[in-house]
Amino acid sequence: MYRTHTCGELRLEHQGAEVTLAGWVQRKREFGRMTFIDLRDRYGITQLVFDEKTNPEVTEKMKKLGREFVIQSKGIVRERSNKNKNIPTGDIEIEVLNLQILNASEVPPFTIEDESDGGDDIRMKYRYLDLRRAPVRDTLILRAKMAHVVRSYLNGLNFIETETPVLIKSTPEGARDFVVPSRMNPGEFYALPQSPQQLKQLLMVAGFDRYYQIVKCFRDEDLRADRQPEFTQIDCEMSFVEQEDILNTFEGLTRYLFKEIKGIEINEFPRMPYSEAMENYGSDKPDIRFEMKIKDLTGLVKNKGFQVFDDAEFVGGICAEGCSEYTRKQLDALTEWVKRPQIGAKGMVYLKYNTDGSLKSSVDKFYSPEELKKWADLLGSKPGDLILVLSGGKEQTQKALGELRLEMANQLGLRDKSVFQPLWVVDFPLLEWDEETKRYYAMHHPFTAPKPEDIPMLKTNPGAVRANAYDLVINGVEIGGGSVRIFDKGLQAKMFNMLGFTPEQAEYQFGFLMNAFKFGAPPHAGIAFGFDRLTSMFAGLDSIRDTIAFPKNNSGRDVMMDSPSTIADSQLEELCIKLDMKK
RNA sequence: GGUGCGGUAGUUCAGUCGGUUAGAAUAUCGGCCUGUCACGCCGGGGGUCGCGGGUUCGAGUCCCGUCCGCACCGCCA
Repeated sequence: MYRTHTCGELRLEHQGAEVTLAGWVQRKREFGRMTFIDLRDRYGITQLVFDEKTNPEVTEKMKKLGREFVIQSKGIVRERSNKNKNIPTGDIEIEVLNLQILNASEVPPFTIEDESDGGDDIRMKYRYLDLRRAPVRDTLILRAKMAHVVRSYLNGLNFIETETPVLIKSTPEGARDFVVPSRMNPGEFYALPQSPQQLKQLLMVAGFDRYYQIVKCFRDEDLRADRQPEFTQIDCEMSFVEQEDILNTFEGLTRYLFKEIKGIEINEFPRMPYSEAMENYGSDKPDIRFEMKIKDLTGLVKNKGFQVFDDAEFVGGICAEGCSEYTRKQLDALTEWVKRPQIGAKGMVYLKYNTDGSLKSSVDKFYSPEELKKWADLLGSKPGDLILVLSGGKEQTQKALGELRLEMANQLGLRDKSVFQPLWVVDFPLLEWDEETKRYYAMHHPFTAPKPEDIPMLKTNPGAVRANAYDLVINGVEIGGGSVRIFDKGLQAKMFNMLGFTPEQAEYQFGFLMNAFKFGAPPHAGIAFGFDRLTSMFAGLDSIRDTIAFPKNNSGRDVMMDSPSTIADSQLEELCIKLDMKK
């Protein structure tokens, strides 16, 4: 038997017991004839004590110990004379009788402490050491707990957890596919699923009625802090339901998660049409923990001789509460910030509503105090506030104001990570025009049902057709999204046509789905949650990397395994693949 | 594909205007220490300044190229 207890469970009540512990040497503190060792395992840390009463043989072995040695030690639990209030086992220590070195360790390349000295790069290279650290380990434990809660909730609602294949068919729509060559079918390729979308719809045709799966999905696109090439979705689909049923069911799941995991009761989620989100927040994933809504100033500012505003399609502003004392330097920095190519504003106009009630703006030449007061009133400003105004094309300016809004909220500390404000964004447009290819693309995916009342517009004004599609947004992060699906093969064919597929192309790519729809497809709808993002939000992390045991870096590499890597010529030959490396 | 920041000791970083033998903290090694828990004190070892080229009497520092990391834009149905 390697151990009788873990390193996290011994307390004063165990005093006098003879126990055996096993684990890693976290740290050694030597004091001449007395030595303390912190022994660590997954459950905690327990202090071992060696002194002059300890068997000399044991003392000899103890002297060899270094950080991260794996040891087993037998001893007596005793009360500490100096207690450590910072750890749960801090009242006791182990008076060591026996010591076995189970395995030595090289000196680790970074310190295995809660606050490690290691940077991201080296931590990823030695991820198995990084995972020994409590903060990373606890995030993965949180993840496991969340998956458990999700399963028990959905199982309780009669959902069937079903696995779908990972080797499927490539579709050109949407994200780039990861592709796998087939040895038995030379020249042909599988694709890894971007999501099990069509498969779960087929499960509905099969009459499964309620399906879910916590499932890996793959997208061969550039990475971000919150985007990995392989990631996990909580993927769900239901039959004989409408949008309302999906929203209620999964609002229930989300609130249950908050309650079970974080002990937080969340109120009913507001529902916000996409158009309203864009107008008020300049984003389809608004952070509603704070107001600072975008207001349209276009009507107020025209024809006063300020060329920039006169030429602009849209002029909008936000009001940053209590910021009228911003210095010239701070305002210049903000101007530079909005002019970065990522934001893309040409410039920024400010209006200070000073605490004495006076108004000072960067465009005083063109606007009288009375006119500026109208701006302030429209934005609901009061003395002490600062108004920031951007102008240009409507959509682009709204988005820029949306970014500026978040930046100001960051500066003002309005984005408290312990506050959670979920909402549903609904009524997304069905289609999106792409200038480059001069065609419409499905905003969500090609199986999304248009709102019945908007169907006539498919012919006259496709861009204005709204979809029965919805996103779950929490604190400005898109956590989930889904839609009511098309279940009529005629409408589905019309959709494919709209998206520029010939009947032959539609047949080649989605024939199996169209075919299935001939045999009695029930009305159905579904949703998928980004499980990594949800976990990182619950853990209070900005990146999803530490919610994943072995994540990839910015360029999609696993720096620990050093993958991807080249393969043997014989492997290529077997797959009938010739490399053509042009740089 | 693009923008920005970064790459100096095992690690995290500093390094001024281009000028002596490239520093700090931490880790590590040795010594001292019986109540530490970020132990303390004393001492030691440790550098291809990412790589290649250029400018210069002289380059960690300036210029060009390149590779790598991070954040973001594009992209992500």
